[in-house]
Amino acid sequence: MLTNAKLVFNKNINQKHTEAAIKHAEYLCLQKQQKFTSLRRTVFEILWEDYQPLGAYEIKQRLSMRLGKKIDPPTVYRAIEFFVDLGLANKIESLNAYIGCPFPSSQRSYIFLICENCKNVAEVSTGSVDNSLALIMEKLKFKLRKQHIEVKGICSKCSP
Amino acid sequence: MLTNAKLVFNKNINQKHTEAAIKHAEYLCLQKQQKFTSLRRTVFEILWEDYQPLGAYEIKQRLSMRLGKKIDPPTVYRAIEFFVDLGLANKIESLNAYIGCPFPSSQRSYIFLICENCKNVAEVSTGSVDNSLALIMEKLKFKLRKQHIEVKGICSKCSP
DNA sequence: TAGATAAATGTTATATTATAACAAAATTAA
DNA sequence: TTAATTTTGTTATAATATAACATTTATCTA
Repeated sequence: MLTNAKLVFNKNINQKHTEAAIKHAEYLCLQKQQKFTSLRRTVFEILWEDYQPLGAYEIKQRLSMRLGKKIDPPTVYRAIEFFVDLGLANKIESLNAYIGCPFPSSQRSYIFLICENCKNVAEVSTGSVDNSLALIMEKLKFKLRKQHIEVKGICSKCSP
Repeated sequence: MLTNAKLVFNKNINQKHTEAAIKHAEYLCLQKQQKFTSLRRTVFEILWEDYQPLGAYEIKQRLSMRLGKKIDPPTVYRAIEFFVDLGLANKIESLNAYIGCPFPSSQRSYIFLICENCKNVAEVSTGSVDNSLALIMEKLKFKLRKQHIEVKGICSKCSP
């Protein structure tokens, strides 16, 4: 969990972050009277293990490996939904993929930067875009519940 | 086509807009040496006929009705891809749906406002969010190619 | 214009993503 | 410790999307 960071690359995520994320998830579940079951914990660990967007069926496969048994799609989708609802994971719509949320307690929203070359995804938490959006929503009297901002292009490492 | 408008609701789209959009599509195709074939024209008309996001299979069904014959998925997906590539249509990722682009010649990008109550989608073209985003991209040396901004909530008509 | 080339469309099959519906097990409450 | 609730298991299938190849149509070139 990276409460202060504004930018998150998967390269910078390590075991410590994962452990902190799990701790935070446990805490949040306690607080919201939700159960951080063994199955959910395993899915959560998978979401963080290399901190890249994973498709549901990729998660399914990894879960199956870890537990040594066949896992069916609903099992995976239910766990994902659980975390997305709690704000502990996000769906990247344009990839049909899921990723752990590195700023779970932030009020800010996220921008996903998707590199079309190396396929890496970075996540930015920013106030300025949020403010611009909020202003527009206010003008239009649109009650914002959730926003998805995904940008595609070439990351700094892939462009000379 | 609404070159100056900043906000587009489906209610405000009428036959004239559709005709203008078709004219513009014809022109752009000519310019880019692409063919605005009969099939593509029909798909384009469908995308504009009630100016709401349509799933590929909904388009398939309408196309089938219009042409009085069975249409297979690739036919639809190819036409959609053609228009998306030309910037004449957009995919709304969080809905797996497609919609005609009302600002085809604008350099700006679009924000889709999706009402979770009435399911209507409005489209906003705005500079301020773009500028904020551009600033962030510059800082991160990320070469932006395409952005998807989709917000979900309750529109003004649905909230008292 | 005839034949060659390229582009668009048709067709079949299948991959990928996601959910509905109901059963069994585990947890929590009464 | 039974009843109620929640979670997980299971089966089946829905919804979205693409690969691969065949045919047709349009365009180019000799």
